[in-house]
Amino acid sequence: MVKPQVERQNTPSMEDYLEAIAMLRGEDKVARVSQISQKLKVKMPSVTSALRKLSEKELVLHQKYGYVELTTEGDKMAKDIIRRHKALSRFFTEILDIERETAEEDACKIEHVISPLGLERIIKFIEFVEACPQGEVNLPKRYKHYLEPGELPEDCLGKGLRERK
Amino acid sequence: MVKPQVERQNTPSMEDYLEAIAMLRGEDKVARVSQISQKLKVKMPSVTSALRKLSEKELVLHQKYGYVELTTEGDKMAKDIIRRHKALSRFFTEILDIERETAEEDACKIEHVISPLGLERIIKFIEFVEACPQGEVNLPKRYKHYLEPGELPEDCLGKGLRERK
DNA sequence: AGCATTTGTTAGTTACGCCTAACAATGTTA
DNA sequence: TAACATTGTTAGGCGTAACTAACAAATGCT
Repeated sequence: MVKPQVERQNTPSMEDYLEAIAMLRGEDKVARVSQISQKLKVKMPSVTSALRKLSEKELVLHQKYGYVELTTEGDKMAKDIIRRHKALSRFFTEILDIERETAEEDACKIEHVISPLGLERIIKFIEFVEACPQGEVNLPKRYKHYLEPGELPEDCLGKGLRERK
Repeated sequence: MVKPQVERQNTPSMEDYLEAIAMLRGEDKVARVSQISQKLKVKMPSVTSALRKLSEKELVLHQKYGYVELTTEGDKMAKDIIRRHKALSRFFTEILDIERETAEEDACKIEHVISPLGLERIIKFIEFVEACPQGEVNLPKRYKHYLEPGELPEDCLGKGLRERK
């Protein structure tokens, strides 16, 4: 992998752990090693060692054989990761019309590497598209029409690509 | 990092090397270890060891102290990576209005992790937006207007988000 | 309470991908 | 062509992050 020019404070892996813990704390009540292991499809020893690192960074609280809590700092980070994830996932499903599962997978990977600006612009873009349908039929629907029957909408004033049937 | 459910044939790092070699072969005439090293901001020994791996996989031809060639297979892969890169880079610059450098960085990272479907949909989306301006002012310009003065275009029929000044 | 199952930990291994230091080949030029 | 600079390689090390095997604690059941 190419060396990041600005050292990331947390690796994608660590972010996945934080995210998983936060999500479990939402769904169930407590996060346990076994749960995290299942959610991330990783064996338990991997979780134990990740938790040790996150503890050292004061992002989680975890004592042996106990359950896992996020510190204030860890929770803040987790919330941000989830925010990124949700934005990307919405973009893929709502704008690009990709089915949930693939959208989730892509979001899961991209959330760790996209720049803050890239993310903000995607959020703004969703906002914009939803706020501004531009005609009776909104952009996602029009785009879907382009994907599906493969035709441009009639009220489309564009030149170029007209010949593509 | 989360274990990929389907084992990727090449790692992001290997893809970066293939991409760099193909790009050098375009720009200059021959790809040398030093050039690859510079382009990827990695020391030369890292390049040597990467080339060994790529040679084993029959993706590059490289004999000691010689320059580097792509095999037919390697070239095919490289071309696909570059295709992904270009699509993403266009999306970030032309649709999301992100400056070249950040767009390139994001493209560089995302190209390795996005799903084939995600990529195709982004390509289609660019196509669609360019083919279908929807009004005198095309979508990117309208979006930019939303970003810049922070206002929705006048001809926007949307509800919601109206109150955001 | 006692034993079994589940859950979690430690220890040790592997692979990747970068690094530095040292050495070797190549190329340049006096 | 001999000396020097550049380029490339090997060897060895480090951090991350996964894994298995073996052991230990906690839980659950009778």
